[in-house]
Amino acid sequence: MHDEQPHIPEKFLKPYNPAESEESVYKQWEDSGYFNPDVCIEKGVTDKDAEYFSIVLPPPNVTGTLHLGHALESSLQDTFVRFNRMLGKRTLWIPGTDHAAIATQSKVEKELIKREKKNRHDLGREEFLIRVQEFAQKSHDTIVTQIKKIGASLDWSREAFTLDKTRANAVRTVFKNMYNAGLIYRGNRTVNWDPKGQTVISDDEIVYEERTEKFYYFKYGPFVIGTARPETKFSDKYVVMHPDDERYSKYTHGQTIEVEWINGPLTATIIKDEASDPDMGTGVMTITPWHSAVDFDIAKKHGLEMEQIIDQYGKLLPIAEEFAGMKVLAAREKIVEKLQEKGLVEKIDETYVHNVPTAERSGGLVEPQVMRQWFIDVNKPFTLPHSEINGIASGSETTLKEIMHTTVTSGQISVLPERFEKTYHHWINNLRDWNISRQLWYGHRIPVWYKKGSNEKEILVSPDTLPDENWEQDPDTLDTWFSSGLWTFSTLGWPANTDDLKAYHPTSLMAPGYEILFFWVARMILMTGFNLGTVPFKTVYLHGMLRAKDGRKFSKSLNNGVDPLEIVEKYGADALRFALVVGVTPGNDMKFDEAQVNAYKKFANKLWNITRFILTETSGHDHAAVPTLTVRDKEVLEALNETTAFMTEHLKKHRIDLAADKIYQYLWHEVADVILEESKSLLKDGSDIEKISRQWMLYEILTQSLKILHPFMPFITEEIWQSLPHKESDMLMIAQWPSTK
RNA sequence: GGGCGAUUAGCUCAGUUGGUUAGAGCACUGCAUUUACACUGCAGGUGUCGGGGGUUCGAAUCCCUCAUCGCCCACCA
Repeated sequence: MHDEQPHIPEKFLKPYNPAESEESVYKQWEDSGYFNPDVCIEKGVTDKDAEYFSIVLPPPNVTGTLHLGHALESSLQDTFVRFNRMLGKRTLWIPGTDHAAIATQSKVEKELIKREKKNRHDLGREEFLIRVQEFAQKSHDTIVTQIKKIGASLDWSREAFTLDKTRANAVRTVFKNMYNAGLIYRGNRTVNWDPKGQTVISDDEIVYEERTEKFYYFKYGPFVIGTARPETKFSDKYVVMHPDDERYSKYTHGQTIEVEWINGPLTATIIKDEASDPDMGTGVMTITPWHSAVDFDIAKKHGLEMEQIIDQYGKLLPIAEEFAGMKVLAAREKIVEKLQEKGLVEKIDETYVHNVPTAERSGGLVEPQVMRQWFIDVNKPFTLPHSEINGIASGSETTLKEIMHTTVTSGQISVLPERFEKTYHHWINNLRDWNISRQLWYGHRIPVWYKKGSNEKEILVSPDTLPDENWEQDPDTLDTWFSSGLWTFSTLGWPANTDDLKAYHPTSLMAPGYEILFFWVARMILMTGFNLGTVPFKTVYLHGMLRAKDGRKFSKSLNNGVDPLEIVEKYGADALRFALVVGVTPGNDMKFDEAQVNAYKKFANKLWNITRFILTETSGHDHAAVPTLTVRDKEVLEALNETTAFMTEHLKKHRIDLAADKIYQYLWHEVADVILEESKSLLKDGSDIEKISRQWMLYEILTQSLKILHPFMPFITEEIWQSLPHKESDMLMIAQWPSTK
């Protein structure tokens, strides 16, 4: 008899349980090989001449585990990737991790001190590196597991690591090319020395900390000078004033005067220079070229002497006489005491608020030092032999700064949101030569060898390994951003001219957080411009930061971190993805609220039950035969297509949040609340024509909705898809995005 | 010191080029129902759209100004 319950898969009779299906669904995807575009072409899923869509995953640091911010980033990218794959594009998303030299090394060092009370020197370079690699491997494995849990459709067969062999080759090749072009040089310049981490760091690795300190005014001969750092002042023997400052017109440039100073009398020389601001304090300053970049420039300009006052451990050198060997801050008070005794203190401002430079990773107080380090010259003109950059012709002369500016101003790279272009250009304008050497052990060793006994005069720059025993490699390593700057093309096999490189570069989209615009995005543009004469990506989507519900940052010290896996377990990956993506707009921070995730878990269940209803009501119907649709069903079809069109449009415009909200509204409040409700009576009491029309329509709604929801909620949609009696493909992930004419 | 962003319902946020009675989710209140779905349905309500001024037939939207919060940049000796 026909009164029996129609047969639908049993799982639909109970609520949707993500834990039961997510793992097996991901495994099916992986086993299918469809994450790899080559497989898609091979199996006829993708046309080999199809337009490409490529993303390289911003490589997470191998410093531990991923947090919710990474989940946001993965969800965001995966949604775009799945959308484009369904559009029929040759779609490649490359996974990888970053060795993150300084971050990883300092993490391991801290652990080492804590657990074994040893520092890296106790272990020695070789042993220490083994420890770091072990740690990195463990982090890597955790990270990969986490990324898979989110459902990211990455092509794992192409996985890369910034410190693996292929990437090392790319790094050395770039170094050599830039060295030969004269852009990489070794020189004595003011650098940021971190006495705690015992390495130099770049300007971008400095975090300014606001502190209230004392500001001192000292009598210096006939002048009064101000300083917050008396401990640097021992050998200040140049007095600088503006040439047009009438107060000091009686002094002439080069004139010497005798002054009584910290450790006795001193011959000071008058320097007239525009660098001195007449409106600042007394308009007179003394300079400490060794420990200040500005002072260094003045000294260089006038050919003045420079002396080091503070050593690499932050202690005063013998030049400080009785204060020698003292730590900087301890010496400060004592020096002021002495000056007070000598009657040289004019006044002390007790509440001077200023920004103190500290090292991002170690927290050490950064001391400017003149040191011999490796740099990339960002202003030096060079010839770009081959250029695909709009506005820079092949064979023409350009600079790295120009490349960074032009690629963005020409629109070849579009930045989302656009407002970040302004800060980007501003940063470039103020950019100084990039200090790329680090006194760290973990990282790419600088590919430079010095001939033993040659006093470092004979240099060999080579992408290969050690030539012979007569040569010694530079002990330093490269800034971690040097290798990540190559990421879009090193992951594709460069410097070899691989098929991948030809097929997928420039990449289509890059989706990092805005906080690494300078660190990374700008460096990728620089590196790609120089090495390939093109751009690394066409669009940069800068997502905002994910914050805790109270608006504060997620951080270790606040102990308010949320483990993405816990959330996945509790609500399912789809719910988490949806919650993250529905609130994300380019450049704006968002707050994470677990209640939202729960709401989307309910949404997943709603879909589950919509499916149950539709499968029950359409049991046995043949979807291939399109019936004559009723007027009402034509309307319903129209609304479905409108929804699809809206989503297509907004996904193309990167308004993922609006697209997500749309499908939510549609499925819940239109399909479930209206269409399903009216179907109940219609399917019971309607005419055969009405019934057949509606059955066809319901099934159509289900299949099309699954498709357009799939990029957002890949697991449940795939799970349902595979239970459908009629479907165009075995897997939803390779089904065709519905077209709406 | 320079720059940027935010300010819309109790909370989290949409609101596309200025155009009807300003929208969602969560939370809340009332009612209903054993139903495709209790991970449910229906109903309900609150907004001087941060303040002030201006442009306009019309402003949450454009301009000016102020305020609060947040972020980024910077070599005040």
